Amino acid sequence: MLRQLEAALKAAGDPTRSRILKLLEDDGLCVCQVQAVLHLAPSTVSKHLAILKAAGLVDDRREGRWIRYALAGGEHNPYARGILGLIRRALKRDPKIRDDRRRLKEVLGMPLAEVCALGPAGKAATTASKGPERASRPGRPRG
Amino acid sequence: MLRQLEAALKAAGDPTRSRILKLLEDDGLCVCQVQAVLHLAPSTVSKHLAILKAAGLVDDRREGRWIRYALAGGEHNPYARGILGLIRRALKRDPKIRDDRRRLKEVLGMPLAEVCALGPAGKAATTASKGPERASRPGRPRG
DNA sequence: TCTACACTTCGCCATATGACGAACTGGAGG
DNA sequence: CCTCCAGTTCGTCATATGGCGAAGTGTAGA
Repeated sequence: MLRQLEAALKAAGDPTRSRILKLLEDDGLCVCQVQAVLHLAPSTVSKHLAILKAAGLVDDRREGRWIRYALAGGEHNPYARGILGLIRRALKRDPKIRDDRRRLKEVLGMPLAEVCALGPAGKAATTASKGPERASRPGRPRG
Repeated sequence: MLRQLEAALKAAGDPTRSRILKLLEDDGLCVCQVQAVLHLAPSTVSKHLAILKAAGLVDDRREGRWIRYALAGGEHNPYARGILGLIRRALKRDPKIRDDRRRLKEVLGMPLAEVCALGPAGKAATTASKGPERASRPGRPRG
């Protein structure tokens, strides 16, 4: 019990991970989308998501060749709902979170394949650069 | 904002500190009382309380020669109330927390001066050993 | 079966954290 | 002024954490 609470609070207590949780509020995202918003190495994002998953704050689900991460319903950790609720209510006006949200909008406007090709620093551009081509899959992985 | 949330979650996310927060639920305590319950060095307890204070989860107040720590009202950190509420609801059945509560009861039954003389390992005894003598101050620091 | 690629795991590094004992601080009381 | 002592601060240590790139895994598709 103490262990579960500790895991959940520690998971949410890292600034990168609370940013991720905020990104996931509206919709599930795959690793490369998170990566494109946060400008971090894929291994780093993957690790953070694994920590969030281990803490029961996030669920993952394979979807084609992507894996979609989404906020958990609280089945695996009794404290998840409380903490996620707290995070949801928090940081609404935080400048960094607002920036993330803006970048997320741009990312959601691009085809997934293109997002994944961006690399950790978002090299291609802030807005979509390759323009016309649409991925064979829908823009984002949805059930 | 992100910083405050991070501070509060990290402060509460350490198992020793969440134990301390649980100890403070009913009443304010001084360092040596916490020390007596947790069996930790005074410097360690002091540091943890300083972290909790910096995170806005705890207030301190000089009271005679002791300093009384108590849960904060949330004036210094907008996320304090939420997190403290979460902690309060949590861990009610946790065995370690129950143990702490039991030890706390014993400690509250002893005169403060005796508690402070116990040392980090609670050398004197589990129950009060010196018996009769009562401290000049009340058993615990109260307003 | 082979390639492509989204993601994970591993090894490494720099920094942060939690524990302790020793030394310091400052209020209470002689 | 001096002593006592609860509490803090400092220095040190072992371990945990967060970041990266390189290598490994497993699925989709040619």
